[in-house]
Amino acid sequence: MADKATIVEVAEKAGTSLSTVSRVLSNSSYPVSAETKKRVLEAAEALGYIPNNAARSLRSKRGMYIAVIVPSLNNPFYSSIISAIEREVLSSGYMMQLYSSDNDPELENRLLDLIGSVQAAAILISSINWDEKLEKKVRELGIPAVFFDQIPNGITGHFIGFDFRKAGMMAAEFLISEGHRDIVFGCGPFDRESRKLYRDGFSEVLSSSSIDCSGAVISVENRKGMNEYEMGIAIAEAVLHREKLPTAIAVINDIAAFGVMKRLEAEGLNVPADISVIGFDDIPYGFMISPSLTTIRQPAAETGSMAAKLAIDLVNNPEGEYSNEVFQPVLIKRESVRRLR
Amino acid sequence: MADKATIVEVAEKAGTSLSTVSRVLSNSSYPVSAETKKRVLEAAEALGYIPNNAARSLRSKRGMYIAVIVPSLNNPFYSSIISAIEREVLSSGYMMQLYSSDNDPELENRLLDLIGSVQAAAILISSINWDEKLEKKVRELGIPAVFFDQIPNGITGHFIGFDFRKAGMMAAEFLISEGHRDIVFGCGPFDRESRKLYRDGFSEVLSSSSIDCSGAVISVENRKGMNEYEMGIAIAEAVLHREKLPTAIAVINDIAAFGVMKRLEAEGLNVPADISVIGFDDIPYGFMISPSLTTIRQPAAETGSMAAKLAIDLVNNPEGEYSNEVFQPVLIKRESVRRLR
DNA sequence: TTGAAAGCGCTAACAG
DNA sequence: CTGTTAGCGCTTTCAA
Repeated sequence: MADKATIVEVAEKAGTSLSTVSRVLSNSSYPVSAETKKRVLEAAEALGYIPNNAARSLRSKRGMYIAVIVPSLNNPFYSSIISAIEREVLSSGYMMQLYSSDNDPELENRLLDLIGSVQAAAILISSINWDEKLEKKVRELGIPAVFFDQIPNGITGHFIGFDFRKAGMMAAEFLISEGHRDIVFGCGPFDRESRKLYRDGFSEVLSSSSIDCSGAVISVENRKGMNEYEMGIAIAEAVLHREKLPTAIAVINDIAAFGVMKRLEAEGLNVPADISVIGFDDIPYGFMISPSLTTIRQPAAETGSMAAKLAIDLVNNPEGEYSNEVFQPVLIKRESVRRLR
Repeated sequence: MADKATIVEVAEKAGTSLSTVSRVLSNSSYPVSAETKKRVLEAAEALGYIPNNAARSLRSKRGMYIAVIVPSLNNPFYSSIISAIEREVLSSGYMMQLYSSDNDPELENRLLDLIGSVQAAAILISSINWDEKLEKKVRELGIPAVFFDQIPNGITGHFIGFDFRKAGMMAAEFLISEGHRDIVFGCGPFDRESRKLYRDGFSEVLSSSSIDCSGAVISVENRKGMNEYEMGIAIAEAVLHREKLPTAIAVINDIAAFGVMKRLEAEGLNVPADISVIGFDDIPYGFMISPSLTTIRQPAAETGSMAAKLAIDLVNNPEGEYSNEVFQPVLIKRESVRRLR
């Protein structure tokens, strides 16, 4: 086919000037007579005109991309977030660029450079490695940033967060209300604020219920390349090594909870008859497995769309106070926790 | 901070010309003396220079984006593919733009326009709606396209596919070899080539084993907004309505298989003691559930990286024959299928 | 309401 | 090996 049509050809065909065409085609608020507008639109249609986004961005110094960085693309929790972000981004006329960081600070740094080079309109990021260095980097990029999911301690910036502490409290309270006294919280390394907060909430409730906290927190180390499921296996094994089994385990996320259940079962233990398990996140697979997983819901879709909305607001209105929203946990009762006695 | 540095400033600081700077910074193969190169690199570093991708693309008429369209972002099968694509794309210096189509032809059409406007270097697409109209559209975009996963019938183009027919045969053969004679294939509407192929392979094996095929294929209709899991529920219900239960069900995908198992179980049936289930795809959750899911593996990660590699090759070498690769199914034996007698 | 003209930052001839 | 120059396609003053 012939070379792609540009506004020059559209202008010729419509019998008007470049500027007018640009004003029509870029939906500028600039006044153009209805009749001219119609001619331009028709000409564009007839030529199969497609705007050149690079030229637009270059000239207007305003990219149409929203960049998103998540730790993993394979975690359904992030899939839900990404899906919600995509919907929001697209409906606002932007496009989504997606990156996964594996929580690797060096990769995050490189990705930020990459994102800077495309003059993204905004950046959405979930990172556990946030520090002054990365913060400075983002600031230098001059691109509005919104943090979500993981909220680094002492962060100054826009963020869409979650009350992790409350989630930990809720898990502990529920287990206690179901008659459990010998409870364990199983987790990976406390290398991120969210886990510390959950643990603190969990421990606090145990303490204030006069339950012995010693040994109530199990933190398995993150062996190279270990995924969430394997982390769950490791947690279960740590639990199995104790002289006396707890009656319930709260696990840091649903996938790890799957690992815990699988490993327990391999040991001949029945969930929830012999031991109860409560997860965290509420991924869709939680109700597909048997027994279905009792868990604490963290609203992924809501987080994603809220973060995207905020980011898009920021594009048009970069000044102003830092805004933030903190979602509250919701207890999802299913089958993996049993009422004692 | 000051405005972002451009190559003009870098050139000044390095005491050389624009072109030289460009040649160094764009990794051109053009010869530049080692010493000059070093000066340029240092100047760029010192100024925190970040290339402007829009200007690059505009001038070189060559975008650095690889656009990807998948039906859904929430299906772990596609998550695996996307993850593999991202890795490949990034390591080749490109960036990934991700879109989900929900298999909606109109949306696909709009997305293609969007992708055309960014002069993407290549486009990767999984679509069940491929026809002359969309084919023409992609061709007009002038962007190399690679199809993956779903292979529309009679497609002419590059594609990374899968032997769905063989998968259906493999499922049937395995079930038969385990002593099953009363077998059902549960599926959604036959609105895509892949499902028809699986069914044909499945039926063929049944026929040639002199097994009664009548009623061996159950196709539930796709009620508005129904997801894979719900489709599985519907399949199970259709099976339960029969006067006599089959001894095994082959399901069109793993998530639907989860739905089938859940619904069967709700009826007091035990998998695999009372009835066997074999899935298709091999998503990671298959081995996390109980009983773990016997399934036919479709290599998601391999498909993704192969498709991405092909696309990137195409960018540098757009001419030449249409290339295609067809992956073979692999049987993954786990616990959900029982040997009869 | 319309048009002419000036570049956005960069790469790719072309000339030295 | 290095530098000069001409735009890529578009938006945006500025002037009419």
